[in-house]
Amino acid sequence: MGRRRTVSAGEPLIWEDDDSLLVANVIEGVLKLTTSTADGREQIVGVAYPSDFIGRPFGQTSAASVVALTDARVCVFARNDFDRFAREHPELEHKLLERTLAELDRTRAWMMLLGRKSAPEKIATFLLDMSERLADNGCMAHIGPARQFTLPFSRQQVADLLGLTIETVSRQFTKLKADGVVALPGRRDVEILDRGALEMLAG
Amino acid sequence: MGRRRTVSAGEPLIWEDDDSLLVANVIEGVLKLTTSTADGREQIVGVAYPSDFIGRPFGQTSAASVVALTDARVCVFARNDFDRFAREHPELEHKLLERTLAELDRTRAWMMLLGRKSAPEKIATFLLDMSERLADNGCMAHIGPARQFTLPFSRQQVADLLGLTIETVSRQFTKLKADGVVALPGRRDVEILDRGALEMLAG
DNA sequence: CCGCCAGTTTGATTTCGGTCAAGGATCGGA
DNA sequence: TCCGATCCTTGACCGAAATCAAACTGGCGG
Repeated sequence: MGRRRTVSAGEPLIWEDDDSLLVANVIEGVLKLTTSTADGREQIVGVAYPSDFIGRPFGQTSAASVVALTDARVCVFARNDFDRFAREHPELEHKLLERTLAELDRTRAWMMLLGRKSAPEKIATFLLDMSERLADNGCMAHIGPARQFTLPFSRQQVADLLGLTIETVSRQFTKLKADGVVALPGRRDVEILDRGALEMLAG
Repeated sequence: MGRRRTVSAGEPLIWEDDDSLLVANVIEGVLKLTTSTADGREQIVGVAYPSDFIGRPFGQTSAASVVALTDARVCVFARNDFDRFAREHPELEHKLLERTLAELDRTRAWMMLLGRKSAPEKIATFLLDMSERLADNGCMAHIGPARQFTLPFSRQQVADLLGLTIETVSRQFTKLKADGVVALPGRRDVEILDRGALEMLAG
């Protein structure tokens, strides 16, 4: 029923305010959900990782664009078919409800960050969040947060996620490196040297 | 199965990080959902109006506190009972799913406001949002957004909703009044004089 | 290997909104 | 009606982050 599809980095899958024609499951890769103002400001309102659900069932339009951050593989369904199928399969709807409730919790925690945290707090919170989300929970029981990882975001995208400018993000990264809290071996690589300090900073 | 209960203005119904022991439906009144930092900063992450659902089914803890903004009547259920009942009634779960998806959409739109909008844009967006939410959709087919209404929020609460300080909120209100965009007949009363101007300002 | 180009860093300056500090209005209760 | 408490407004000033601008870095194609 679902069709597999690859989306390469930077390629859109769903457009904001479009008719919601499809929903999908992420198999591999990372995608961003964004909303934009008329004058081009962008805010990332969600990030979808493998096993995450994307799209807007039971609604006419999708409130956010979905764009791949890395090359990704997804399993796509026509929304109509999915809606019908879901209504006939309470177990599926239950799973979807649980996921949606969890996503709402995460989104609300992010609102706190956007509305009330300072730039250093935002960056620290972001790095700790990434360290957990990108933990290699592959085969075995997961081993806790990752000490080093590769961000699926450019500096501009980090800015769009945190409600900052790219310059402020860059400066905060530089500061953390100078203070020995993190090492930055590559543009997108992060190694956490002092998790305690990060947790302090995150507030 | 559910027990009716009244909550007076300012009284809490659910505490952040508490075990999620109950869920509820709002019958009358308005309540706020908030998260706070250790050092006391507060962000309102949601507002519940009559017919809205509150609480966190299928989860161990609730991510937000719930406090009544006005005197309110709610219908309360023990979370355990509700969870069990819901799983046996797919129609209920479906309704809940639709509501949760809609709430997630609204929350994401608010993230855009928190992360990317200026103080004047935030205030204008807020007033337009209130004008729609508080529209007297009583008996007849609803007549569109309200031209005048009474806010269920104090100035501090507006600040907590928009990620601003009370002083900034006050100054923006004063400016809108001075520019003839709104009239402010009472502390919490708003009359929209120039909706077009507000829509411009909202961006 | 070189040069180009997008992405990033760094610096100088500005500005918006926060902070601190008084006043003023409004409401409820005696 | 007067008092007091709470909420709100206003003003002066400050500072964090935005803006503007310029250099730097590192991949990639030629």
